[in-house]
Amino acid sequence: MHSSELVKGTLKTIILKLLKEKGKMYGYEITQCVKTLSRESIQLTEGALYPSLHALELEGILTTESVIVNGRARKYYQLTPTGKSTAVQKIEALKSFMETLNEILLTEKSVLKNI
Amino acid sequence: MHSSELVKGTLKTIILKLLKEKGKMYGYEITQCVKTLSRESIQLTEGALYPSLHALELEGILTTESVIVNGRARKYYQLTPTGKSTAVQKIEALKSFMETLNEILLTEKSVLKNI
DNA sequence: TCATAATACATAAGAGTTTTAGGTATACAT
DNA sequence: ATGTATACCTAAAACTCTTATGTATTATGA
Repeated sequence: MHSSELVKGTLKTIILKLLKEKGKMYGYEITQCVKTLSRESIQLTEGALYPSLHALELEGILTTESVIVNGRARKYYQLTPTGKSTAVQKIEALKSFMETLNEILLTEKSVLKNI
Repeated sequence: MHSSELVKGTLKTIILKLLKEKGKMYGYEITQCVKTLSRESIQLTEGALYPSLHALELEGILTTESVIVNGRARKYYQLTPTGKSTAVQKIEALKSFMETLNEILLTEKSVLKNI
C-alpha cells in the first residue's frame, strides 16, 4: 500500500487522467478504477475524493450529471473543454516532475560529490 | 518550475536520498543541491525545509552538528543508523509509487474501457 | 429473515503540512 | 552604504487529508 502522503499531490491529476480517457465517471467508480489499476496499492478515501471532485467542478474543470441506476443515485463527472486542456497540462506536468524525481533518486554519490 | 503541490509528499524522501549519498549536509546546501539537480525546476522553500529537518531529527532519523564556517553558523545533518534504513525504505517506496503512477498515466482508453 | 457487505453519495472536526511573510546575522562586492 | 549571497529560524494563515460519521439502496449469505 502506497503511503497517502505520496498520493496527495497527485490525486487531482489521477482523476483528470481517468476522466480524459473514460469520458465520464462517477465517484465510486473512480475509487474502484484506481484500486484496480494500482493493483490495490492506491486506495482513495472518499473524504479526499469528493472534496477534490467538488473543487474541480467549482474551478470549471468538471461538469456533473446525476442519474438513477438500479435505484441508486450516481453523479457522473466529465471534463469541460477547459478541463480537457487542464488535464493535458497536469498530466504532462506530473510526467515531467517524475522524470526530475527519478534523476534525483538515481543520482550516485560520485556525481553528488561534485555539486 | 514544478508545482509545489507535487513536491510536498516527496520532500522528506528527497532529503533522505541526498543525505544517504552525501553523508552530511546543511540546510542551505540541501536547497542548492536540489535546485541544481533539478535544473532549477524544484525550489525548496526554507519554511518547508527546516520544519521537515527538525521533524526528522525528532523522529531519530537525523542527528545534527553545529559548526562555524567562514564566520557563519552551519548546522550539519546526517542519518542515524535507524535513519539509514528509513532512507532506503522511503526511497524504495517512492520508486514503487512512481512505477504505479506511471502505469496509470500511460493507461490507454482501450484498456480502461474493460475495467 | 436478518445481518452484513457492497454500492453510492456527502460532510465536518481534527490533524498535519506548506505557504507566506517575517526576523536575525555575517561576508563580500559595488 | 547598499545589495546580494549565505545561513539559520519561526508563526499565522491556508490548504488538504484523515478519521469518523451519516444517509440510503441493493445484493448476498446464513
